[in-house]
Amino acid sequence: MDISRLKQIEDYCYTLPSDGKRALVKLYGSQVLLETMDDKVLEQISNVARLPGLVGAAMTMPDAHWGYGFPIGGVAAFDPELGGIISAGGVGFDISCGIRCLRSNLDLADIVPVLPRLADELFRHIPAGVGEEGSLKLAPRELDEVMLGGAHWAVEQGYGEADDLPCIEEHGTMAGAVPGNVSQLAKQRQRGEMGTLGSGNHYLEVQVVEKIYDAEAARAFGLHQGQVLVSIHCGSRGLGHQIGTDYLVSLAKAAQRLGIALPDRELACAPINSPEGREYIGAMNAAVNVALANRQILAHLTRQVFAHVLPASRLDTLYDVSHNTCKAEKHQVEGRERLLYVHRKGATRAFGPGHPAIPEAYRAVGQPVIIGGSMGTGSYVLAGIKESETKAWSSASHGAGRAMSRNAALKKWHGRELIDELAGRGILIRTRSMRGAAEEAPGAYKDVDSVAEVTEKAGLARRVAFLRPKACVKG
DNA sequence: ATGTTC
Repeated sequence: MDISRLKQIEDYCYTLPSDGKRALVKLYGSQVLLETMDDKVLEQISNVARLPGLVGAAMTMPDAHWGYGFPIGGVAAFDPELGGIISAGGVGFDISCGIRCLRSNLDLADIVPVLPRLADELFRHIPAGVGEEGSLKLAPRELDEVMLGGAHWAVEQGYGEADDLPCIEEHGTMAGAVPGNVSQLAKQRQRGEMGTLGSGNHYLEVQVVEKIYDAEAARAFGLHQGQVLVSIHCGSRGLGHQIGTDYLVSLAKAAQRLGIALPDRELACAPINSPEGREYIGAMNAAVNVALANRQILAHLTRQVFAHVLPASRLDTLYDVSHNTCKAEKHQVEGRERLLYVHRKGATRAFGPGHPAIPEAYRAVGQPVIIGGSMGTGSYVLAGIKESETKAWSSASHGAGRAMSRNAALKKWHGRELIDELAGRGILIRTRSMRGAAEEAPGAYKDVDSVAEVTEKAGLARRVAFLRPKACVKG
């Protein structure tokens, strides 16, 4: 990106001032991250700033990259009372894609002797890959229950523990889901896909806490150096994708009917207070619950594998965060509390200390924020901070963020060589897809260390721990 | 992300 058009307003924040046709655009990042960022990010977030009812600035996080309509790493809040809109492209096709992080009672030395077997067993028992189905086959009525109950439904069915629920965003169940707004095709696609990882950048990773940045927050999160963690990155699979596809059409028609000028047809949207907008929100919330249930089932499968390979192990939920959502939240705007619909696409909610939505055990230090790194590099646990509320509606980065397209990565790397090289560095990858491995080459992503550092320096969240991968199941 | 090209 050519940053000469931008004006630096803070150490790690640049703006494209309004031209009268759109609201303010704010890009959080370092000079290096922004210079290497795709031009499309600026174009896309400028388009978002032209949508009706936007409050404050349209923003991008330090890990932003080109997405469908909205950039991935985009944050934008809309006020329904000002004609504010909801956009399927602002949520993302993988609705409620997110990360479940489990902390164990094991240290690195406990897993080293069994690591290859652990990786093999996880690969065998965690369904992963395109179209891969799990052992569950749900009848339509059962799927309706999943869409209403989320992780609660999964716990009731015997997947995982009730203790997991307080440490899941929305305590495991998203309110406002309307299964009737979800098409038969979306439901049909999901029937066999509960408890599956999916493909692309989704993964299940065994990690070790390598560095602690903030001792107090680490203590509150139950983290210590050398500790083994498991992170599960996945979303709402075929159902979420089909809802995105279905509502793109319906929202585009609504925009046309209501005369909303779309700077890009990929920004199809409708007012929050319109029949189409409301209908999408009901369907989206149903997909959020499917994702929460999916990660709950996968956590259960992970525990079963650990219990088999390492019988003395225990895995507790540290936190479960979504990074593809639009949520109705109360925020202070010019001294007045307003209900805003905050789109976070490839961005994590990051409430600061004291927020009532944070689990009690963590409330004093802030919401756990998880930045999932690329295959083989590393991930970060951060904590939400007060400052982020005024800067970015309490949002932070979600991952390393792609630096290169999948096609470009395919030309540059070979899956087999990459996996062998990682194995040489003590990181075991298990996947059915060599093509997928090449697309996910660590070199195709931004430097996750800079993303985490800049996220902290920009005042979006503060670093708590760095996690080094040891074994990874890829879709 | 995705029954990997509407």
